[in-house]
Amino acid sequence: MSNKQLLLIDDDTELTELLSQYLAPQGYELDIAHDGEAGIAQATSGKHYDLILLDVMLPKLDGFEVLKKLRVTHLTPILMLTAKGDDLDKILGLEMGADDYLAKPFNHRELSARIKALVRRMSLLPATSVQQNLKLDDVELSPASQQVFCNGNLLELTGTEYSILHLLMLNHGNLVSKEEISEKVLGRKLAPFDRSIDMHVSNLRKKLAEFNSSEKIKTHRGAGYLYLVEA
Amino acid sequence: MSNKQLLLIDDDTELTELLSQYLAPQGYELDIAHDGEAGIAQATSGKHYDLILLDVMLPKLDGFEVLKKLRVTHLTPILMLTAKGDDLDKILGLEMGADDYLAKPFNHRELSARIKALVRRMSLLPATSVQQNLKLDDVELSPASQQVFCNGNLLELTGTEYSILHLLMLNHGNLVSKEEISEKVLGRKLAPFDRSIDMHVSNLRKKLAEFNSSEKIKTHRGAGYLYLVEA
DNA sequence: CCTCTATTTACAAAAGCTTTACACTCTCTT
DNA sequence: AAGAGAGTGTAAAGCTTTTGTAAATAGAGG
Repeated sequence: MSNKQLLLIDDDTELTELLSQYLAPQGYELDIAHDGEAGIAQATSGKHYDLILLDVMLPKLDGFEVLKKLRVTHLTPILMLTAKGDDLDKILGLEMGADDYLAKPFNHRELSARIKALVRRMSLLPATSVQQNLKLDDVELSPASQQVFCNGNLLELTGTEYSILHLLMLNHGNLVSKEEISEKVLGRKLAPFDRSIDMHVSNLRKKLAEFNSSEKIKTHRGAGYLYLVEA
Repeated sequence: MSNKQLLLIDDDTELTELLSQYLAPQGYELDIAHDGEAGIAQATSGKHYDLILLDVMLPKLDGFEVLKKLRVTHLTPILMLTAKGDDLDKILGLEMGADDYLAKPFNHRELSARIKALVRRMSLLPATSVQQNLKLDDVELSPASQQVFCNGNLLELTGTEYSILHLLMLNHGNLVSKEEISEKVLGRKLAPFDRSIDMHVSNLRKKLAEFNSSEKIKTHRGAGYLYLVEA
């Protein structure tokens, strides 16, 4: 699995630099915002963050304000950092929706351990499959399970066959060149005399034909393949 | 919402008494164990706990030992308490799987805020991931007691087998890659030529097959495993 | 030392991808 | 209109990678 994405919102450039270097080798990628507004902008930019590290003392918008605004729309775990060791601050932050609270100056290893604990806990969430099924006429393809159904029958496709069908169905009504198929599905440039794609398409047609009368994949000689949809 | 169930493992009767009275009006029901062994017994009794408060200094079995044992089988959030304010202790506890760590003497309101934050965060996870039983066709998995029944027969699964089955069942109908299994269940990146997962799946299938005719775990060559549910 | 698990090793088997071979088709050329 | 040449369909063979699983090994816990 890929690295964990963190967002650090803190105006202390020395600290952000330090943490960035400290956390990188542990498998974290750190984005940095130096004030509250920039922090919110980044957090709501659409990029997914596994965890947000939020300083309390911030220019423009303080940490509590940022926390309050973010919590309206985002459930990303938030670990707050503060210069003050004030208990009331901690309590307030946690009550307002922060997941953890660490007072500066902190032991780097403790921060790292707390980040790890939070990310670990969150990773228990089942991988949300936001991908929805792709259905054209009587063929339905499910990216989540990598299964394809034709008139309700499960097709036993290989990985490559599935990928080619997926690509063609995504581009239904449009011509897809062999070059494109080769690069996107097989991950290599199409070489002269390479017949692999032809073979996969042939097998795919054979399997589709078991449960389907009409020919879905049309050949455009010298150009590529086309997935047909009924008018 | 009904009251939250907490388990407090601490030998200081004065403190347990005090906390019990302090937390009750806030909607928490507190069970108490006064030593490590009793704590484990209670935690694994089958009763569901939303959170476990665990002291480090304990008779019979210290807090770290209890943590280690519980984490083999249970994902219940654990907040550790310690008399020592030692950073290393905190780090160790968090690395070993605790979710939070608070040094004694603590501000009661901070404890309450941290409990609240953890419970709040856990309630965002799908209930099935840590508490509710998960039943798919003739296989039923109980997270609280760590048991799996197949057509009413108890399966003798190892911890790892249980975790893999749990992960697959949580994601039933979705492909789960070996990388994900390795990271979530074994806690390490999948190395090339690592056959551990294959072995666990193989054993799991063998045990499931004892009481079950249909194959539940389908291999998607080069992609991962898929837990099947009947249409 | 014994037991229970997890991991590694080793090898067989299976599955999938590519290549080969040849028939066929389309298009362009003469 | 026939022939040449390139592109395509597909069966079959060959090769590689991945998987299943038994057995050996390593390790933790008692």
